[in-house]
Amino acid sequence: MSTPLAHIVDDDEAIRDALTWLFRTKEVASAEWDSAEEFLAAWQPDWRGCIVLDIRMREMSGLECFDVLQERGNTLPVIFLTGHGDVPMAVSALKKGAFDFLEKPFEDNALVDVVIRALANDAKRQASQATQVSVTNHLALLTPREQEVMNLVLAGKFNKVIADELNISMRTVEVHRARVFEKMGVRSAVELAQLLAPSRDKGSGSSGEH
Amino acid sequence: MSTPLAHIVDDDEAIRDALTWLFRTKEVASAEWDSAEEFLAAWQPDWRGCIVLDIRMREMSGLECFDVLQERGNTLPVIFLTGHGDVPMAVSALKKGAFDFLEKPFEDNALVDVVIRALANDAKRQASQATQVSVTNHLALLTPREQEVMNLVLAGKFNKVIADELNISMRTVEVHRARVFEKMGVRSAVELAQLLAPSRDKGSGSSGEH
DNA sequence: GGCTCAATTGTGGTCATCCGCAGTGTGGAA
DNA sequence: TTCCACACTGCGGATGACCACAATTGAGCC
Repeated sequence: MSTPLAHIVDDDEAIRDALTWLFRTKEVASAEWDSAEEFLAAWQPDWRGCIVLDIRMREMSGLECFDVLQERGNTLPVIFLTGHGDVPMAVSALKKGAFDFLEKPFEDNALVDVVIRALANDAKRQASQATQVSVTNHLALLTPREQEVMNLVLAGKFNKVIADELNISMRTVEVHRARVFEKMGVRSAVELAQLLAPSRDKGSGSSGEH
Repeated sequence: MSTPLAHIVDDDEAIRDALTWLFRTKEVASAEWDSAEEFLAAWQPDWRGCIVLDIRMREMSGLECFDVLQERGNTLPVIFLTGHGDVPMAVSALKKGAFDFLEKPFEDNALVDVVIRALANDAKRQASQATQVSVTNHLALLTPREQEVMNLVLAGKFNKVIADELNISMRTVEVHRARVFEKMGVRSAVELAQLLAPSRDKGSGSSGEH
């Protein structure tokens, strides 16, 4: 598990140093990358924190870097910095999920505020996703038959009906049911339903709404 | 129930007419408003569709109008049009929840595409919220005591325990419990938990994440 | 061939839920 | 005052859920 870092991606060393210094004075841990390529090569999906991304860089631009990150399933908030951004660029970036878009020159405090909000945002997202992952792991412990029974239990059916649908005895259903509760760490069907309710999507898996 | 309309809010009659004509050729129903004030005076929370909002107008600006709408709980997607927008303005609008931000001059087709996406977006949001509203309405039918019992049932507690906590008899709990199921249109605690799971927020009620 | 694990089933009993029947008390609306 | 919604209660029975004890079968593994 990595500590949350504000990743500064900029090919201008003077700016990187200034930002690093700025963040350090505000007690925000940061890391420096002098190109999008270098950053992308190092990037890991389990990194925490946020990304401060300059748009104009010598090789790959910040926008291209952002696209690659999104394809790879990045969840870190991305804050764009730009010297001469135009409106369509900013709109496009935000609609694609960027966290913020700042034009130079910006106030130091403004950037720090945004970064701190981004870090908080990521921490919250991370926390809410942790329980989700835990649930998925527990779910993986269930045998196929147990999952089958669990789904029917969650459909609100009686053991008798479940037994009938699966062509097994009621007693067997009871055993599976008990094992499901045990493995999932709950004590009743109600708790199970609440545990699984937020993670039960049957629709499309697309993330953006634009 | 109102039909979905693209509300054009602009004090320039020539532009309104052009947009109305444009939308009509694309079979998008629209309405015209020649000032933010007039639109706000007419606005109703149950309107469906989207809002095409010019930023620079004689009296109240589009941005101010947007703020008022957000305060009133507007859910319609808002598409900003502007002649000379700057990046901070666009970023601020989008972060506050605007659907899109277009600079003039824009392609007719680009605007129509955005409007159509906005209409689809609203329709989807509307549909998913309809069931939510239904649940809330059913919830409102419950007497205070019934809601109390329901919450304890959802906490996975036995009737016996609930009776104890409320200092009433088990039989009374059973009666309330049965009424809850009846009024909510479910047949078991599991169904109730699933029905209410997505709408159970205990945290802050803020809408934006920025 | 033993070993483990998943899946299966039965018996008998305890506890919880659900429900009909029957009744009391209170406060507000007609 | 009469009527009604709400909350409350007891009894007894039917049904469902849960559990300890006990056991069989088949698949995969050392």
